[in-house]
Amino acid sequence: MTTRGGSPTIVDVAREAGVSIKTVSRVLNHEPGVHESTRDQVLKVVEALRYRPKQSARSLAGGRSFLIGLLYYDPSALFVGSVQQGATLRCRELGYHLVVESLHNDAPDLRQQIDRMVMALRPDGMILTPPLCDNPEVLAALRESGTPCVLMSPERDIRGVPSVRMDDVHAAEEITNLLLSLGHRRIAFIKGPPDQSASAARFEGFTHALRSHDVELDPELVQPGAFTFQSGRDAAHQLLSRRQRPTAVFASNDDMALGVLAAAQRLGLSVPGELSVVGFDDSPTAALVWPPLTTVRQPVAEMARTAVEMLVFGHKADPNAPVDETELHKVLPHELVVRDSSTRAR
Amino acid sequence: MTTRGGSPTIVDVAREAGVSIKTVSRVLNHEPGVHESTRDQVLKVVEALRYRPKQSARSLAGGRSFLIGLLYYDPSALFVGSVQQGATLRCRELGYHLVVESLHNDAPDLRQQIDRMVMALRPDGMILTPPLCDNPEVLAALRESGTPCVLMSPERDIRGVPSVRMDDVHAAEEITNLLLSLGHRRIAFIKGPPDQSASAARFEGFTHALRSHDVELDPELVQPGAFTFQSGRDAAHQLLSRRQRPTAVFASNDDMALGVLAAAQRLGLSVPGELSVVGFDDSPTAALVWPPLTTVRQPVAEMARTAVEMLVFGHKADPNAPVDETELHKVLPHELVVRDSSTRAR
DNA sequence: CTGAAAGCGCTTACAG
DNA sequence: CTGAAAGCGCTTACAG
Repeated sequence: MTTRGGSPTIVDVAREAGVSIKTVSRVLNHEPGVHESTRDQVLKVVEALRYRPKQSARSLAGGRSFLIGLLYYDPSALFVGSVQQGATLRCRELGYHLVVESLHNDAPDLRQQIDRMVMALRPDGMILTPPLCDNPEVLAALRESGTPCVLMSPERDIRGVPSVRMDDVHAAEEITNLLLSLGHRRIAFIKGPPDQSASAARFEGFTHALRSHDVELDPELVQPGAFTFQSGRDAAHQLLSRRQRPTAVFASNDDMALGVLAAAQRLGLSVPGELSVVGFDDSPTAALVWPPLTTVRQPVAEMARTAVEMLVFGHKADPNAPVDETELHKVLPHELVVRDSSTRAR
Repeated sequence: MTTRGGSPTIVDVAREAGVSIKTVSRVLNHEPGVHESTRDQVLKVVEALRYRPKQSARSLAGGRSFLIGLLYYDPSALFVGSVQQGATLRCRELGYHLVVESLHNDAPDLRQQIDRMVMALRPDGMILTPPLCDNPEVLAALRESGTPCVLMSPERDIRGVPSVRMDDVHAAEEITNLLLSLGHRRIAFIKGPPDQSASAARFEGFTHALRSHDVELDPELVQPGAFTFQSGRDAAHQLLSRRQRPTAVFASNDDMALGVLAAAQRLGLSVPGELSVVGFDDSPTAALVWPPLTTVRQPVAEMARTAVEMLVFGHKADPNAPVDETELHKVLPHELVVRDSSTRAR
């Protein structure tokens, strides 16, 4: 026996391997300057004893917690689920762990809640999802505590603060181009809520595509929306009861596109026969409804993986090195998902 | 200044308050036997210095990590989202933090993944969601590591292992009773997949309700399903094309009920006019579709809160005290959510 | 390439 | 009711 009860410690490994604990520590942390035979011997003992360094001891001595925090607001959002999925997997690969905290964006004690978590856990980094990543109070609390952050799809980038996002403008342009290439000219657009920057970005992509194809935008075909099923259905009712109906609708997210589908069905309009419908997000239901929805897939899990990497590898070099702002704000490629809800205009 | 840079430690507080660090520790851990004036003085200094004990130090010295682990499999499941929401809030209230880990139920290195997390973090407890809570390998790994667990809605309870659930049989019985009280007699049932115990439980509640109302069960009205939209639609197509249609359908989860709604719409059957439809789960879309779905709400967040409490307060008394099995397996009250998809039979 | 010492910031016995 | 000492299990300088 190498230890009286309990799990093995670094001392057990050192004794068994006939080296000092410092050498064991070196091997475990992949530090250079250890003879290969020594390293092998240590690793063999580590394996035999099933030794794993204790996070609390490493953290206390080394100042790194191997913890990444994920702050989020809306628990029902699929976005958060995907973020978490990507982040938790990448963390595991890198020997980190993910601590999650659900906050209210407008809680009076938001500041305190963040402080408590940061002071107690000392996470090595924090991932912020919308709308928390756009909340000045949250950002200030984290900055003051010196906790590195990565913002996921923030409204706008902040100088010096790392972020990951996709290109909403481009994606919206692409999906509009798809409709245009299918011969659609009367294309309606259902906007998102004005307080989300994605709304404006997607609309910009839409208008840009129209313009570059010399298609004039009919203001009557642009409807406000709120990124909800309900608002999509309502907007569609407006659009589809016009004397001159659109041949296609671009709902700027999937929930609204599903609302459009429901409205069309209720009005007896066949999709895509009489109306093409496209969405944005590639929500799980987008593939399940009838007809399956043409949409844009956000690389959310990949964005989260990238966020973890930025936090883990971020400040490796000297902190006074000039930061490259382009390296700080990553844009990940999206994907056009073409399904049955879009077809050639007749 | 009480400290050269960095954040304040227990030593700073002790010095400032004119007591020993042991006394500060006592106050912070709500230990009895501290004079009120001393306590007040310490708390005042704690407040002034904005002192928060460091988790890694507490963990290393005290053997408690103040971390609760949440192991889950399906990231898209709304269930997990609600679990997390409830757990993270209750953890905060109790001074704990939630570490999440997404696992594959059939990963070859599942065992290792769990061991690594447990050995590194030493969480004070672990919450397991389906299907992981029914995986013998997972349970064995955790038992051997001595990590207390709470199972959320496991297939079946295990002696000595705490669990939280709702009463599926009862809930299914209640919602069937609702249909019966509305005058329905030809009630169809769409089952869940046989490998999930909830499937059998809900069917049992259904048949029990029929029997106690002396309504004979027509085997033709029972269809298999897979808890998916698709399977619900398919089953409904079968059921609704019979020469003698049912007047109501009980789909044993909401996703399938949505499929029934879609099938009815396609067949030109009005719901609830010509067909009542009820589901189970109260998924977010259940309230958004037309007509809004009558269903059963699982108290998922509450179940998670209870799970956290069981872990935090669980082993307070001496561990050799006789465990009360009834106390170990909690059943939380569900809620019948009556909306517009169910109405009187005509 | 390797190690002995000090220390991270708390809690756990143990005294008084 | 309060405190001095030891120790949890690692890593960080610092030597050699």
